[in-house]
Amino acid sequence: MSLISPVFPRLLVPPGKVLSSKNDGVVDDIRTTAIDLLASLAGKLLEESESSSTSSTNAFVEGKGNIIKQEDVEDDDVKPCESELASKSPPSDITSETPLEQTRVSDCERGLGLKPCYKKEDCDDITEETGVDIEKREVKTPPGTDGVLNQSKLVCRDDDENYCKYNRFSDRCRRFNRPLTRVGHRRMMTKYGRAVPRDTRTGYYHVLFDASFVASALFLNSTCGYMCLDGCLLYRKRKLCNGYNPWKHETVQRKRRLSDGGLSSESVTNSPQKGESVKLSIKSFRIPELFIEVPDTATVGSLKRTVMEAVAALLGDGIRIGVLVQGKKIRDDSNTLSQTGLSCRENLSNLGFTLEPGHVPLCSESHVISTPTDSTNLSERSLDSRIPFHLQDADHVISSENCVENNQELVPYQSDISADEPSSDSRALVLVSALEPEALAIVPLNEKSKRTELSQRRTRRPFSVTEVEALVAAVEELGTGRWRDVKLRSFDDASHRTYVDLKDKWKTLVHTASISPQQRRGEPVPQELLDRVLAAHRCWSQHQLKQNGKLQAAATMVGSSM
DNA sequence: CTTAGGG
DNA sequence: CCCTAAG
Repeated sequence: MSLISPVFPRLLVPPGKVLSSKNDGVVDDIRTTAIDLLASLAGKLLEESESSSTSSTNAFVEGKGNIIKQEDVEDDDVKPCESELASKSPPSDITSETPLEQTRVSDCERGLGLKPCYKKEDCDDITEETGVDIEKREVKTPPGTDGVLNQSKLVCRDDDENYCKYNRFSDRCRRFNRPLTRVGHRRMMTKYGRAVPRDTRTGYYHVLFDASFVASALFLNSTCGYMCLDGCLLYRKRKLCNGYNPWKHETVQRKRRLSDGGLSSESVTNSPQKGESVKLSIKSFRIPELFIEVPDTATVGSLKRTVMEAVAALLGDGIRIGVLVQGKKIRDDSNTLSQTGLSCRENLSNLGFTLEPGHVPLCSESHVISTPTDSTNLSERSLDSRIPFHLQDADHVISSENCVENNQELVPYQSDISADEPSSDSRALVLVSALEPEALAIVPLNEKSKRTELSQRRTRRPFSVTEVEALVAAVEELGTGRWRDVKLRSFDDASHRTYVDLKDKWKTLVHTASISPQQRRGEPVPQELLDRVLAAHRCWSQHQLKQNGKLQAAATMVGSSM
């Protein structure tokens, strides 16, 4: 048995010793063996990285201080209803156009059946808005989903590439500085906008840590289980807890995806005892992604250390092995394999394994991960880390890939896992259903990550119904020309949705709503929503016309009077 | 940086 | 989603 990875030293264990083939001992053996190896590895890594892992500064704290200091009053987003409150010290930048705004608001909101709100809410803790809120349309979260809609704000902890660069920051600030208003937040964004680009393609050193740990290769049957563990979460949470300072490294420049290295395996034949021996091979462990931040001035050596720390943090928290049969997790360790239905080849093809966080990070910070999902999307489940227990279920499932024929080399799946389809997007703590074997089928060898070289196009992420709902609600209120505001209002926490994305989505929504249902593709959007889309679209475009007309009229007036 | 619009 | 022009 060997452990090989591009990053880690090769660990070899005499094949004969590794696993006994007692039916009821196989799983345990796999577990202990793997864990032992990984544990020793972790120990080594921790040891090696000890000296370099304590260098975090408190720049983050400093950053926070700045933010607080700068939290002076700043007029911010002007919402329709706000302009209706002209008497109440209207935001400066809207003052001059208040009449227009009023008209616009009234028209459109009437058209949309939205009532302006005249009362000032105590928004201290409820919303980070500017304190005046129009009555918000209740946004319902589909039953059974974990999508969180906070007011009309979509709280999206959907893990994504931006999480580390943006959400983490805002998370902390928000949690610890509750009173921070959106103003402060905006400041933060502004302040750090450059240092921490929101665009996924230019943000962080994004190390796709495809280190393929070849954990073991046993038995003849060649049933391959891919083990995936979300290292990212552990890493992040840990760092968060430890006061890791993401802002220490400010000049993050480029995202790098390091693809996995080699992969190999060795076969081990076991002497059967009574019953039939179970033979399977676990091809690799995969850590989907680790997010790492380093300044572009960092040395290669420090990059290495950073990666090391990340891995150490990941492994240092301990790992457990889960066993899946036909996609269902087998929790009862006492049953024999045959009792579990694993005795013949066919059965084994249904076997899979998972790497799971060994223990829950101490960090109690809530909602590090909560993914708004649609109830129909089985491939995603959100987890509420407030209930740490859930972490155990947050394992990355892997597919029980059946490499059917003996020791056949793993099929290089179109495994650009992070490539195109959402189902193949390996995200932190997003559980990929084992029913979708190819979902996380990892790429062994040859499959050089295409994305490494080709364009770094972002992975496609279809909007969920929940998101569409939030978008529609926001546009109803804000109109179709204020995407930045829409973003801030309803997708502030969904860092992977840029305002351009929202604008584009709206564009397609309008189109979708305009075509016949038969021509629509993808996850169906409730007709009710599409109706609202059209209504809002009409309303706001009409308003735009009016406004233009008025402006023109005003312009001619001015012109003629001169 | 934001918007708007074509690709 | 991407890219770009324009403000």
